[in-house]
Amino acid sequence: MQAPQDTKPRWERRKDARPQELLAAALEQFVERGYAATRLEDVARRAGVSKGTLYLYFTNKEELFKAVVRENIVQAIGEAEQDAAVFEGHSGELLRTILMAWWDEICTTHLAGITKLMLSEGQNFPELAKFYNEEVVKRGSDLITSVLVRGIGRGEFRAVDPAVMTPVLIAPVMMLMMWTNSFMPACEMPPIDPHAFMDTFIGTTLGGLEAPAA
Amino acid sequence: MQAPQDTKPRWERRKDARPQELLAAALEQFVERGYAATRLEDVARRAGVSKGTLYLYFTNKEELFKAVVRENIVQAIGEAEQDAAVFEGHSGELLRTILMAWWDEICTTHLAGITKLMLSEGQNFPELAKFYNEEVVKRGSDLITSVLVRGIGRGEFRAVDPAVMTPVLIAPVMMLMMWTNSFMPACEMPPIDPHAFMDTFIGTTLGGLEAPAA
Amino acid sequence: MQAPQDTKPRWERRKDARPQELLAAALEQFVERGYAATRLEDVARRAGVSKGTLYLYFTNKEELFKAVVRENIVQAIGEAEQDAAVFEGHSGELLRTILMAWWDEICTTHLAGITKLMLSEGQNFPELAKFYNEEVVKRGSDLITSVLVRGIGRGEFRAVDPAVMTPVLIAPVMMLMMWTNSFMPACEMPPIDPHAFMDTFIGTTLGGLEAPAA
Amino acid sequence: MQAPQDTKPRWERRKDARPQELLAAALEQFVERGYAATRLEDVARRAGVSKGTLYLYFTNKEELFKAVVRENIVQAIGEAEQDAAVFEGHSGELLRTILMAWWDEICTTHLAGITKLMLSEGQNFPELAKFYNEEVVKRGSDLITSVLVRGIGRGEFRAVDPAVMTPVLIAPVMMLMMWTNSFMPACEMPPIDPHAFMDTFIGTTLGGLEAPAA
DNA sequence: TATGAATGAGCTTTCATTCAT
DNA sequence: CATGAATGAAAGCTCATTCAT
Repeated sequence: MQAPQDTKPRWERRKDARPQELLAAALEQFVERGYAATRLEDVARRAGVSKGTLYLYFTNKEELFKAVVRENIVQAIGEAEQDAAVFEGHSGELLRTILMAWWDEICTTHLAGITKLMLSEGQNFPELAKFYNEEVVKRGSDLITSVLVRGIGRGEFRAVDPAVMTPVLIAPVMMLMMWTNSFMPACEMPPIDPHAFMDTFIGTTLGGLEAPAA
Repeated sequence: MQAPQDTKPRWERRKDARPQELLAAALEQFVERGYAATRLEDVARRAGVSKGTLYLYFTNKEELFKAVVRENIVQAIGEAEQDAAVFEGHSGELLRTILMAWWDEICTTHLAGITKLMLSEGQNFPELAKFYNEEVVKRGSDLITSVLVRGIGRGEFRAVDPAVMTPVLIAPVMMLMMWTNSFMPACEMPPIDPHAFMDTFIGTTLGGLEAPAA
Repeated sequence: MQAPQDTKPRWERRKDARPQELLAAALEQFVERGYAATRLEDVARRAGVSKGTLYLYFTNKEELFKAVVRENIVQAIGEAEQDAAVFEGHSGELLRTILMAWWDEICTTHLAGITKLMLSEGQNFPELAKFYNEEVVKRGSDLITSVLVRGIGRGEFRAVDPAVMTPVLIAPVMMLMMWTNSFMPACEMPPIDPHAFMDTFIGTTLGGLEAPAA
Repeated sequence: MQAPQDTKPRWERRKDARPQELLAAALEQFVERGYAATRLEDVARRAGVSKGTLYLYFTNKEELFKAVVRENIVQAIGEAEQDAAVFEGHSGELLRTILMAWWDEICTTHLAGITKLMLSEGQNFPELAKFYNEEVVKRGSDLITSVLVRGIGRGEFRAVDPAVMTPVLIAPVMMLMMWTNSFMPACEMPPIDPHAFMDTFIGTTLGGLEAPAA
């Protein structure tokens, strides 16, 4: 019994794969050079296609960038939302899972560079900033908030104000992202052990959150 | 009783002030838009002069940027170096003074934006990165290191390795700078009280540094 | 009976011809206006393309100029070098051939204007002057010198000093080039019959060069 | 017996001398760099004045150039015209005198560079070319022609056509001017001994011109 | 008169975007 | 689908010219 899941001829599979290759090339280039400094010609060369081909798949530079974000970060948030929706255990465990997944899937990959990029250049591209806020920042925050509400509702967390608590949970991870992705050449940043950092951070925070045993 | 100290004609006073006005305008524009995205025409308009006028005072965009850094950050470091050289008290007090001055003079002003800018765009402008590292990062680090060495030599600090300790002292301030200066419009960053942060940070660190009372 | 030798689509043929068209337009413009006064926009318009198109084929103005020189003068010198290398007859005949080819291929065409241009503006563009001296002046002189050496070695020429004789051979042709190409509008230069001039010059010089019949 | 002709106070004399200093500086700069490439700022610096001062004396760059030509070349032609008008000897002697003065006063000085400049850049500045042709080329030619007419009328020259003979007399001197003033850096032009050249040229030409002794 | 700061048109060069093939 | 030649708006920089002092 072979694996029949991909019955398309090879060239059609390639056709389907093309956008992914373009997005991967774009991601790398955006992260390396920033949004404004990224030339579409470089993205194209990196993907091994011509400049014009990019425009077959993406309306313009801005849409290309949005697609990169959607295909990666937004999708990851979507999965986290799914996971959270069906999760049945303790809210603390859910929170730990979400934060760790965030770290593993975003922060340790090129995608962290996108966050840095939005922080750096967001002001110059309001349309992108708006998009990023709505699709990433807001959805991510809402997810965290919803877990807090769930935990409080189930008596697993103390009755903190979720609107205040959410940024407290987000901030350290963002800092860690910046830290591991922002460096000038030769600018010796002190090394941070990300795993230790995340462990400590999550442990401490959850400890502070948990409702006292009745 | 008039104040006759400025006997120059109004026109000449303006001429002397011109470079400062240009630098101020440039600083604001660079911080708002970043290095690459700053158009010299906008700097000029902001200063109320024409594009060509900028070139009377600065050779090119790069030199304009360097001048902004020199006139502000480098100068502040120089003053800190002076202060440190003549300081006679406890090294812990000196360290607190330097870090607090750093905060007050750089982090709370537009100048923090320059640091953010170098972190964001440094890779795209190697010449600027080199300049910044030499004139700011290295000199700043050396200053901190020298205070550590002084403290250890005088028995005021434990015998830590200054090369390791220096980035530990620098990192949190830089993070705070990024934090307070990096925001996308409408991106609700969790609020941080900078004074509380600095107090806590300095207090904790100095506590850990100080040599145990004999 | 069709002519199938060019099977490329019209569009591709155009692409291949493009650089030549640009070089031709550039040559005319450079000769008409000089190097500094030539605006790339005019070159482009003359070639029927836009400004940006030039940059698809040539890195910048300087390289465009070098390409014009290479494609025309340097190439002609190369051919003369080839001819000289395989020539088997009397050195006087070779010299006559080279000088006449110089006249026919350079002096009677727009290319003479390039020489005038280098004489006029060379001092203002040291990089171009260096290039021209190495690729044209030196190679051309060396070619003449080598023929002299050949002739002396074969006993066909008297034992003159080739280093002295070479400029004596070059000078009159350059003068003639200047003469026929340097005119202000309405500045009535006395007419010179170039063929008579070249004939007389070559005849006289060869007469003076030839070794006395043993 | 003192020389009372200059009774002005020193500063007023300076005031009168100012235009001459400016013209001298302009001449040097024009000759060194060409017309288009000459920046008025450099002329001013060379004369030790400010850029604005130039505009007190000359309407614009073009008028400055014209003034340089007028003050030097045109004036020399005027003097030659004067001399010719009162000359009483043999026309051949007059011709020799004029040509030699041309050489001594123009060709051996910076002024020869002006001729080269007009030949090189004249096409780009039609207004200047027109001026130069009317004030220099035409007047100079007319002077030579008038001497020929005089000589023929007095039976001292053969009955040549003056319109044909004039350029024959002018051409070699212009060539010599170009030759001694046009050089690319490091471009080894064959040396020409100008005095020998002029002697030979004048001698030969006069020999050919003189009417046979009856 | 003399100054030199200021101007702005004009040039080279870059790059997102289009479109004929 | 894919190409890559072509476009043209925009940005950095220069310099003849003006003008307040």
